[in-house]
Amino acid sequence: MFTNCTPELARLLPKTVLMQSRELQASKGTRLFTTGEKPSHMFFVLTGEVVLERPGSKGELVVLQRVRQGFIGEASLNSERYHCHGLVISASRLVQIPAHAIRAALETDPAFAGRWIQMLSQELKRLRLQCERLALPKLQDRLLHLVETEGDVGRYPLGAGLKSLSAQLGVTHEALYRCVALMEKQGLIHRSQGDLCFL
Amino acid sequence: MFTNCTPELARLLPKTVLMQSRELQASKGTRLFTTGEKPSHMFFVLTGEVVLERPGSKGELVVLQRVRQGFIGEASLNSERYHCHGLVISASRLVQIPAHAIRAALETDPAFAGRWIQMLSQELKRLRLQCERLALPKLQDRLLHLVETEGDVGRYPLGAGLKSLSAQLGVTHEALYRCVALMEKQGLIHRSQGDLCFL
DNA sequence: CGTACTTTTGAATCGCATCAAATCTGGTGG
DNA sequence: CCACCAGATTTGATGCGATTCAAAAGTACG
Repeated sequence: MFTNCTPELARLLPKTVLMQSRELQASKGTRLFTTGEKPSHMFFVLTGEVVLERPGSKGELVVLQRVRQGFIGEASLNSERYHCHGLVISASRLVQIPAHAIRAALETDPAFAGRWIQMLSQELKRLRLQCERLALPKLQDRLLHLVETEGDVGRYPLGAGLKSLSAQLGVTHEALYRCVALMEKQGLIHRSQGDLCFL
Repeated sequence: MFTNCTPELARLLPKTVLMQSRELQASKGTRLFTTGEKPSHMFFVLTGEVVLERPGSKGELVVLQRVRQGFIGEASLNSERYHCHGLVISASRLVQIPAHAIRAALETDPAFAGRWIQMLSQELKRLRLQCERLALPKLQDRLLHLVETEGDVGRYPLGAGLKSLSAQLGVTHEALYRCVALMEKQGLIHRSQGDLCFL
């Protein structure tokens, strides 16, 4: 059992599950899980940054999901094997939850199952928006779309830097640096304390 | 109640829900639902093709999801309002299921809730792959990725034509036509009876 | 038969990928 | 505390691939 939990997680998980969970610290570079492994634990990110990545056809890594707060790889709860890696890219506080505890609770606690469905549905909508974003032809439009849909009143936290963001936006980091620099010169945005601020 | 059902749907839904559902035919151009509406029914596509689309910033429509078989807009089951349109783009057979029937069954039937979670999880993984695909810089790689991940032994059904596919791949239809034409000339693929066949 | 839409090809332009290199940064060990 | 190193950031030059605008041909449907 662990003590310091976010309200979100406490509202989502039943007590029986929380009691079997534990908090852990992970430093940058830690592999939470690897392709091919059987999912034994689910991970909830409290602070920091974790990515889900998959080796592309030429060995390069593609970022599938980027989480600063929330579950990572939750779709693999009932999977036989992970189809991607879970990598910590900036020092993070995590909650580690036994997968079997969640599966057991889902079968016996209908209210929890409902909340889990709710969470998956939200993630689905977020991903549909991400697809919409990636379909935009110009990078500047993708950035604006990102802030409209995921930002907080015109602010978007950069987390582990622009480089990890560039993968999520489907462009090279050079292109993103240039795009941000141009938009700053045009007075459309500015950066302050690790946030992108739009005006 | 309706009669002709796919095994998939019969396995997923409890009898009580199936009894409240009905089959319907929808012709091309039919709006199943519209942005802002409260979701009263869920739709399962038996045959044909339905897309989920959202009006972009300049009024153009972006395709969020394309379904030839399966649920459309299932993430909105518990939403207050749709955040996108459901449009039939080629004559389809659908099953219309009252949303309240599904919600009620999810609360009382844990096994059904488990199957619903399984379905959402699968959709999540599919969408993550779609994001990965859209992040590929070249259209040809996106096409190959599409067949690797969604195709059936090197065959991918085009359904309502290349145009609706181009939106899903995040390119203009001209680009897709040219890419396909080039790959046919190179002997990489060929088209037969509405399928893309890779060699 | 006409109308609307898809498919197809062409030409010009533009944005991003790519390769290269320099600078900055945080963190490590001496 | 400082030298050093790995990785992130930034800028430059060049080429390719997709967008854009345009127009023609094919196709489905009333």
